[in-house]
Amino acid sequence: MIIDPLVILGPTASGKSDVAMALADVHDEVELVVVDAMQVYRRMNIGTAKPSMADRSAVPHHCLDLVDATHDFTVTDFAAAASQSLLGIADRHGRAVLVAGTGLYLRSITDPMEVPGRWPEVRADLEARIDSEGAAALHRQLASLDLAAAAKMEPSNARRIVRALEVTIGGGRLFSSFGPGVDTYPPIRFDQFGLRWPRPELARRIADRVHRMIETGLVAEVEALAHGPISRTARQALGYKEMFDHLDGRCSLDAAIETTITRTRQFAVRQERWFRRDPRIRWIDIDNDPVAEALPVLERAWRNSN
RNA sequence: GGUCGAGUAGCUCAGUCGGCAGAGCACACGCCUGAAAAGCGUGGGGUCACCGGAUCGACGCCGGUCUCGACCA
Repeated sequence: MIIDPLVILGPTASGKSDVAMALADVHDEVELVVVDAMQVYRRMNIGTAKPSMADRSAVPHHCLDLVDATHDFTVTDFAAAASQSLLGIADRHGRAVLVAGTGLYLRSITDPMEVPGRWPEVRADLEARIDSEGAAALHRQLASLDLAAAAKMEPSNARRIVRALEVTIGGGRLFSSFGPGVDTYPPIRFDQFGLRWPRPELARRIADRVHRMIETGLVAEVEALAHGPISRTARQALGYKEMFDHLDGRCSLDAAIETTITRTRQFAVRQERWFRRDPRIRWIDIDNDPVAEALPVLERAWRNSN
């Protein structure tokens, strides 16, 4: 029999990894599936707050270090890797616990989506037109081809408009015909728990963590990456792009640190906003100790589902 | 003590000739199916340091007070 996976989610620095490790301590069959868009890259460890090798040898971790930082990585790649991991865990009669910070990646597992293909030559043409005609013109074209898709995005959101047109023109099938979209939340067999902090407290934890990353060698890690090529998707990781700016002489180290903290805080809010739309998530309010406060709730859910 | 400069949104600062108080960032809220730690949108915020004066009308002009900075002594 397959036991429903448990999901522990929350913004960055909310302590979800600690909670997951604590749960795994109690239950030997737990295997963790990390749902994180940046921890998939090798050679990016400190800045992504990747679990330590000690934790990884104590408890099986999946979906870490999937590609080198020179490679692009997308939702589709993640969905494929994660579903393989889940199948493997089921075969071993383990129990999957998803530790999730990237909302879209999590949805690709909980609500498997049909992601349309890619048409690079169509896209290149559209991107050229964005520069010459502007996003609004392409939005009008999208509205004439696929009104439902156009209605879902701002006329100024060039990136999403290009993507929708790429699919509709290149694939010959309306972008909006690929599933209901991310704002539909049907019943699922995943038990989702969210860690929720008061904003000021989480902000403090984020600042502390960034400073700790610097103390444990983030600058050297980024310097090593900067020696070679790095993919478009990997280079935009928080803490890295700011350090690249510093290493290129565009800002002081202190400025890079402050920018990283601010942007990480904003990212955490964006994560909250994404997750709180999902009515299927049960929220655990944390105000001091994530493990002590969340573990009892998860233990109750664990017993009920067995 | 003297001279000069500054004081306007949480922060950094614009504000022309006296005529409805502005920007960027921050913050809040929302959207987004192959970049998602990415991308896009919305808007809540003001004792214009303080007191007085002239004026139909002052952030602006006049007088005074306070605070900060630079220089002089």
